[in-house]
Amino acid sequence: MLYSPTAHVLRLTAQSDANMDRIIKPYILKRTLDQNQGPKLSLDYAKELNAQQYAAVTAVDGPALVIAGAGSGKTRTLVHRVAYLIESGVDPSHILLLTFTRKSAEEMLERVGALIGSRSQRVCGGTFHSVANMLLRRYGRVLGIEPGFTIMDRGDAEDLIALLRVQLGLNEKDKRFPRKGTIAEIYSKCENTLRGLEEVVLDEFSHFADHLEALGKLQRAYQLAKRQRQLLDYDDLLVLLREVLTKDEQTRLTISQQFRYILVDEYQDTNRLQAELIRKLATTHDNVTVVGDDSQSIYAFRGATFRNIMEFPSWFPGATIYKLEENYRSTQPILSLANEIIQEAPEKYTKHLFTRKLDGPLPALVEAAGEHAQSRFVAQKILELREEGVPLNEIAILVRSSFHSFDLEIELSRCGLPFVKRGGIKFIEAAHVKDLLAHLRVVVNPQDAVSWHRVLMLVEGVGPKKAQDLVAAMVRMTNPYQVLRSSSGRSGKGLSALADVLENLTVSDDLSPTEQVNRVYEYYLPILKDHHDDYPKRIRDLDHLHTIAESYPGLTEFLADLALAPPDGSASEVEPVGRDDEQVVLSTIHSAKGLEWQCVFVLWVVDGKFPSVFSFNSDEELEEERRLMYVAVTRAKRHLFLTYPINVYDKSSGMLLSKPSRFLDHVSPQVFETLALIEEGHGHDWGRGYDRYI
DNA sequence: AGGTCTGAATTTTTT
DNA sequence: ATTCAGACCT
Repeated sequence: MLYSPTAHVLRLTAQSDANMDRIIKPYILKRTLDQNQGPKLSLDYAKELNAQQYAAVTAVDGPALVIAGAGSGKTRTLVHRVAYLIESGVDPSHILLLTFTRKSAEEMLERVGALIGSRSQRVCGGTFHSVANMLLRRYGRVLGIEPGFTIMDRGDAEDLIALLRVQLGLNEKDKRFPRKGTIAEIYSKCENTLRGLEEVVLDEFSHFADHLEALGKLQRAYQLAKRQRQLLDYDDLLVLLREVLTKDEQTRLTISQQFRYILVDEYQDTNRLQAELIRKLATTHDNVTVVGDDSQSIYAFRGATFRNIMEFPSWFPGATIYKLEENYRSTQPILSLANEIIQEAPEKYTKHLFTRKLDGPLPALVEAAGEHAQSRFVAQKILELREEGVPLNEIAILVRSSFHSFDLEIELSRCGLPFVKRGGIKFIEAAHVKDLLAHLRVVVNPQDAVSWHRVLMLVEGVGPKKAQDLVAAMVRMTNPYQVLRSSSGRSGKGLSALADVLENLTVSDDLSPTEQVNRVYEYYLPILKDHHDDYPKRIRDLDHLHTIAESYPGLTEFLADLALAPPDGSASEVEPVGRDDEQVVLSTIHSAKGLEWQCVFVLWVVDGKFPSVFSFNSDEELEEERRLMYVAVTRAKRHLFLTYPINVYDKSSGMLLSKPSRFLDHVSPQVFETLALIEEGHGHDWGRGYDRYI
């Protein structure tokens, strides 16, 4: 049927990397047209999938591009393809599944497991960063990278940059120098978009063009400091893996032979660097299946480009393109709006989503007199929906930026509506969590200057200068603890106490991570109480950390995992998930990617907020905002409310915002209905908030 | 000289 | 809420 009679290679096994010298002869079995004579399939793929999905799942070897519209069963297709490959005789350990988050990799593999059983466990799945981490620990030696290297998260990278900036004396200039966060952003952009510093600065940070020279100097210092200390930031994981694949022919072949089938999810959100990695990983076979939706590319700020998905066919000549256009999520009225919004985009793979769910309420565009009126509308409507039987966890409120929901959060609490917030401050980024982890890190990697600095600054009487001197001395010595003890002055006592704790952890390496967390915790607790008035809440976070540590055999694994896959949930809401775990979801649109709800509210659909004024200058950024709107709208299954407050003064631009998002300008009027909010009676007291609207 | 404290200025989205 | 510079204290 959909088979082409291309030869299909059955793998005669190659278990591990130890086999690289052994000669493995492929024996080619011709693929037959009759499925009955092929490998025994336990699943009836044709029945479980629609025709488009089936074609993509059973695609033969070679590059394939699957354009999967929103809600078209993208994950389902990917999961079935993995299952299909395994059932066709591909060794699971030869399959590499790259996803956007580690969580989605886990979920997918779990679903594969549900289809075909435990064989799925040997599939290698994860994010680009986690796979790079794994490969570098094994093959990094060819570049002088020890397997015990430390991964720096964004915060660590910023701290190191700040440190070097002071050392180079760059902060005493009269002109304003970019802050550490901005500098890290610039450097990251360079790596991820494969552009030089000058190009990036002139292009996107032209107001800092004066500092180009200084930024270059600092960048070189940063690179050097990382290499010397065995520190890798997120970008290094990818950059260095590429270097391994480029410089070491043998390793490239070994790895490419290891992963003979590569599947990539969310391809529209990959950057140039990642595209190159895939190109190199697949050098020996071109068995690459990428899945994505160019209309949902929303990570350009992080260096991603939807050009990757547009240009895939030229990177992998002969690629077959499959399109999934049947939407299983939303009703037709919602899809009609979504289709009209994206229709205006100048560049895209043309596709037209359709659904069999023809009936449903029209999406509503709601004008509110101000931010608070908007909040009251949402809260009131949610109460109504709950009355109608919509469970709270089927309701989501999406915003462009996380602070857009501040006012609403207050209103929801006031109405007694429970909610969870996704995509705020991460657990792992909380200062106290980082403090505790820093202690563990110096134990694993005594070269880790950034963590040392953090640890030392917590000791009473130690400031930037002393910390720096100590770190410099410790890196030279074989026994860092000796340095701490021999330090004189006011901080002497604190430093030797620190040395005692850390040395204990180092010497007795048979301790479990849990026990090690415990010891540091005891030492750190007084410091925590001293620094933060709200320490009881923070203690709960540390307990959480303690629990996480239980599932790890060693510190190295624990720390690496934590840097790459931060547990979600913000620091403070540790709450034992209310009586019934029904909670409204409050989320940024970015962290709502791939999710769906019965009912979705999109807040601040006002021109100037969404699209934000920052994007007005460039067409590219505006188009990104449009796609973001498309993503937001297509999260809804049945109910959709777009709300916009009017007469809002925007400080940053000095504009009065009063018009709905420009993305709705060309949408036909019959596609949505318009609601105007009217106060019950003549109530001026908005604070009360139980007035009626129509 | 170096550490600590205060006050002023700045905020999109995040693996 | 966080970062950074400058004043003030040891």
